[in-house]
Amino acid sequence: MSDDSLPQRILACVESIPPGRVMTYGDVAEYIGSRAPRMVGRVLAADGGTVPWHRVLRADGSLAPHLYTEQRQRLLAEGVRFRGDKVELARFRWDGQLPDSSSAQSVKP
DNA sequence: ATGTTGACACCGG
DNA sequence: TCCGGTGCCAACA
Repeated sequence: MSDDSLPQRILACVESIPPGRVMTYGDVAEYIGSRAPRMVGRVLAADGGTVPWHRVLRADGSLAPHLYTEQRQRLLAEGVRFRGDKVELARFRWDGQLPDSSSAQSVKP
């Protein structure tokens, strides 16, 4: 199939992120085998409306300036915790594998 | 073909 | 801990 395009893989990866979990641009880029985290944002800006783009954020847990308000709102609705203006990546960062309760704390308020 | 931009990441002070 | 500058890759004019 022709879904091996970079944009398509990015969308597939972001779409595979379960609710309550977040992924950084760099992780998504690395997941698809690309070295351009900026490319991820560009694709989301193009067809992000078809994927849970709000589950993608920066490596330091902060959100983009223009998306901060809306993205924060959506993440809070998903159950993601915030530490000031940044997300607790240590607990909600999804590496592409199912969270193991033997090593990760999963979602525990 | 070249230069500039960008929903970023990493390092140093 | 926070702030600034630099580097990487791909797309766009």
